[in-house]
Amino acid sequence: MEIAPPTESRSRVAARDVAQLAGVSTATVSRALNTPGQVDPETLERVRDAMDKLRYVPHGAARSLRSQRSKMVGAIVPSFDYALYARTTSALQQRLSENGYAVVLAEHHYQLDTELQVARQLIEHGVDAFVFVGVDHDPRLFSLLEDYGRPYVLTWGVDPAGRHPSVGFDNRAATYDMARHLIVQGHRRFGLITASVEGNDRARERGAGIRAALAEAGLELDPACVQPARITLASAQQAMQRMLALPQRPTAVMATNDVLAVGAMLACREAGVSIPGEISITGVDNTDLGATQTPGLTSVGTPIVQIGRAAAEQLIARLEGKPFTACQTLGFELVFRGSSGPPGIRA
Amino acid sequence: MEIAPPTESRSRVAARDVAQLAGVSTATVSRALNTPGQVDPETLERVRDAMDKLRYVPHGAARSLRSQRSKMVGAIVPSFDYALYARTTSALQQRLSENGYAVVLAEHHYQLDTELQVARQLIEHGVDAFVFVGVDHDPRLFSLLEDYGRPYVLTWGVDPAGRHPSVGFDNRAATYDMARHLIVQGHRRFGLITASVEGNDRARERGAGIRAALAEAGLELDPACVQPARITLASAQQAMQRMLALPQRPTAVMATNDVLAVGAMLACREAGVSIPGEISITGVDNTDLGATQTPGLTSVGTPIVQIGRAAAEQLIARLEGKPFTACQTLGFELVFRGSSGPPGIRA
DNA sequence: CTGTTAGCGCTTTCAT
DNA sequence: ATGAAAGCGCTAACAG
Repeated sequence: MEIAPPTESRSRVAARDVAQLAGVSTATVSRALNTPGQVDPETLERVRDAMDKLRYVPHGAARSLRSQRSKMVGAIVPSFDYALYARTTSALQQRLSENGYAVVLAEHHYQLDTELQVARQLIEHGVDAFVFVGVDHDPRLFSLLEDYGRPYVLTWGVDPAGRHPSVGFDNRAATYDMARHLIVQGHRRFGLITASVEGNDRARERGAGIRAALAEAGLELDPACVQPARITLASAQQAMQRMLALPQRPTAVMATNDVLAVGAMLACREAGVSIPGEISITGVDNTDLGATQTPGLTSVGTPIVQIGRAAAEQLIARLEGKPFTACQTLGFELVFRGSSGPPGIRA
Repeated sequence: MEIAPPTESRSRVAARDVAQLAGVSTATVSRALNTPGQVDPETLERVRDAMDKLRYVPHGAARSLRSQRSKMVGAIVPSFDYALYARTTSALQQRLSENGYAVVLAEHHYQLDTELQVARQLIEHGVDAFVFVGVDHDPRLFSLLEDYGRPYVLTWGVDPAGRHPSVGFDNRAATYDMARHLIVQGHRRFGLITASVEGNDRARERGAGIRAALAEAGLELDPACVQPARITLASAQQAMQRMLALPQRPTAVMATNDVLAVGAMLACREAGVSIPGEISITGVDNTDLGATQTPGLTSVGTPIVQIGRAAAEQLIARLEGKPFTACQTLGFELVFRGSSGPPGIRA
């Protein structure tokens, strides 16, 4: 008769089994895992051997229940279809994973009420903390987080009042700077292709930046030259088609992100409108999608990866009770390519 | 003196509190949540009122511990930088979320041993089931899943032996068909830009499809015309530069995915090589990145979203003990655009 | 239809 | 440095 191998037992191997094999109590097994410094080196080795032999994997739910922390962080993003948030989440995930945290992912598809509901689901699933995109949220979201004592970081923007921890950049300044540049180049008539601003502070701020720069130069954005679009190439393409049908076309069209800008480029290409000869086009985010167009898309490079990393670091620090900077403002940079230039060089 | 509002209690509201307020036992609270049909309608309403009033959110860890299911599914993908997996995961997440499941996300960056380690982490975090990308995995991964009784689905490929549940399409056939098409168009000298095939069955199968079609036509792939690249534009661009430096350039360059193909286009653009005049280029996945290039990239449209949906549906069915189809083979389609054409039309 | 009771696997005092 | 024992919040058996 052999000693029963772990494979024959029908139930999961638990700390009890490890303890038995190592000839210690479950308390010691727990300590070996969580505070190995408090365990005699020899004992520790015995326990570790037993763990390996039994291929012990601790039971997270039991640990969470007892210790009140799950080592899971919820990331709620608008959508993964736009590559941006996927890349930020990737950076976030990497940093968190290195520290033993898992990322629970959810999307809200630009519906703030869905976001609230989804956050509730994730609390139920036990996440310790949250990462959200943007500063616009349902007030009930913040009460929920408060009630359940869940730390969170807002990303991709900076909370103007500084009431919420945030990691992002100044979306308004980004487009302001770009618009300034175009104005200096001589553009006077502007168009804007924008994502719906409802619950989307990034789009709102980016639009505001453009308007601010124009106002400063004594210019205005003709309402007919402001075309809303969903964040898809097709929708932006249609928006641009409407703009091209205008009696007086703008000479510069700014989009609130690269997908919209590329959609606009498609419409121009199709209509035989030369870029930048007849119309300059700019985006935001400096994605590969824009950079590889012909001509390359002028855009604002945003700190896509840094946001994810910084958010992860802040949450880790907070969850471990270490000091942290609640509001971080990162930089951006204008990236000029062939899609923009001085107006009126009708090629 | 008022009755203490929920806000003043320092600890989380639990089923006990709801039970007390509704004048029932915690068992009834649990039933109201999980099997409302077994509860008297009047009682049910009282319980639900109490839940709303106290804004009760059940404690997932406690539930998992007791019921042995966490309603979490782990999704382990190679990387989120390539938009593909983000979109599949998005579809997966949506379907799972509708059914009360949360998605725990992880990346392995094309390292099979990292994948194993990460899977262990997720088991520890308590996920009920897994979604993996591809059919190549560390054998120990499968033992681990077996040991812990975790169902899983492989995606983006079909397990040739049918030993593992999978949802995908025939990667080899996809490039085989495309290569056939190019051969029929008159191409004889081919180039291949491929991702590392180590642990990447998609790349391997896609390469095999091309070789098979060539062999069938009595052609061969010159080793000098096979250029490996990491899945980034820059790396593919370099690979194409090497190919362009060859004494005898291929007339058709196939890439194992769209990112690599677009990188190749960049190199051609830079070198003043006309597409498709001097060289035809094709990709796989039919992404926006490829579709929006000038000329548009000829590619193979893969069932990106359907894979995610089908994987979610299979896992839900399995976890709920319903019947399911273990191996699903989805379709693909060739999408022809301006980047490919008959050889030798030196523009 | 509802309450009582036991216990999921772990961590954490409190002893020693 | 280690063990004994309690209990995190919930669900599942069993009674009634």
